[in-house]
Amino acid sequence: MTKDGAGDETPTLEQARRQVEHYGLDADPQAVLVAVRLISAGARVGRAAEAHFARFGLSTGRYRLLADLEDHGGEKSPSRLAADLEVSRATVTGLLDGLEREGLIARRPSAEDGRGSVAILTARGAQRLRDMAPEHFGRLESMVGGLSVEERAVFLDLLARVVRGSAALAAD
Amino acid sequence: MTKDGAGDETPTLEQARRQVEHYGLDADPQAVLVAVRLISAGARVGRAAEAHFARFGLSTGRYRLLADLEDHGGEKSPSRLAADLEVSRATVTGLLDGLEREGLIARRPSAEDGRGSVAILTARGAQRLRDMAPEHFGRLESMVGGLSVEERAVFLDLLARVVRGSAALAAD
DNA sequence: ACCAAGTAGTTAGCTTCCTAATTATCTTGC
DNA sequence: GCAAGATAATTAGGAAGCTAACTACTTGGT
Repeated sequence: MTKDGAGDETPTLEQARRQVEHYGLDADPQAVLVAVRLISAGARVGRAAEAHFARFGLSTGRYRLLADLEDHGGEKSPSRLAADLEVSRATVTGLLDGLEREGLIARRPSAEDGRGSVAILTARGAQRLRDMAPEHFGRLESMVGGLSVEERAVFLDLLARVVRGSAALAAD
Repeated sequence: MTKDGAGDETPTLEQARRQVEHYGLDADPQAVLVAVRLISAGARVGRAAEAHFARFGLSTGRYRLLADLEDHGGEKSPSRLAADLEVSRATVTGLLDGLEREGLIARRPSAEDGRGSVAILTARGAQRLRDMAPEHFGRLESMVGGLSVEERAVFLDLLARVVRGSAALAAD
């Protein structure tokens, strides 16, 4: 069951082995393969998500912002959004620009801080989330539908650990 | 051992549960969480990889192209590169432009096909790969170093199945 | 042999994200 | 109480990916 069987998986164990050998390194080809596949999978899933959100006139970033806003009561400062979504403040500015243009959020100056502002989910923004919910969650569910409940738990755990490890890629 | 313990995982099970409830849907919050975390993890890993390759003056796409070229004997047509790397031909044109500007690849018209051309790994390109190999593979290894050999095999299997499932996101 | 349709590569224009620099405001330390 | 430094948001500019449209060549049907 754990047999490979795929056939079209982009980087193969063979390629990984060949590369490691080629440079005379003692790295574990399996570990390298996992890392490379993960990077590749990240890009593919990201693109699939982008296409998914595009069906609703949103991007991954815009949807995440909208959903985060609603989950937080409909109001949040751009800085907090940036921190919570783990993107830069400049990116949040861009996402808000697009969402504001479509009337899904509104900006209001902050009452407490003269420098700051607050992003507010509009009725139209909330409606958009409501409209897409059934299909959105349905598709998300079918995305992982091939995994059993236990497998999902395992995957969640492994994924978290690998994401933590990915910090090592960029770190120093 | 499978305990959460993370604390900073971006979307939580609570959030997923709240959202599903909020819309009165019967989706499984755990499945939704897995999907959402995967999308989020994909973006994070992608950015980490981008930062990693930037240390060597490359991007993820450029590195993948260079590595694929070397693995294939140093010569390949842009179309095949696009197919093998799973990006569009236009993207390959852009990657080749950048790599050619830095002298890491060269372009030559195809002998067999008057429309086609061939990308060739230059000595300098091969050298670049050689220079970065020890650190590159070392970092890749440490990225998944938190996983045992068995866990890596499981992860590889689950990852492949979930990537296949991600097609369902965009499909239809 | 020739015209139609397909394919290779590029170009143009879009989006997302980034970093760095700018402007305005807040907060501290003296 | 005011100058110096931090912080909020924006702007400007860059890279990677996409699709669609264009050019040049090849191939296949009649």
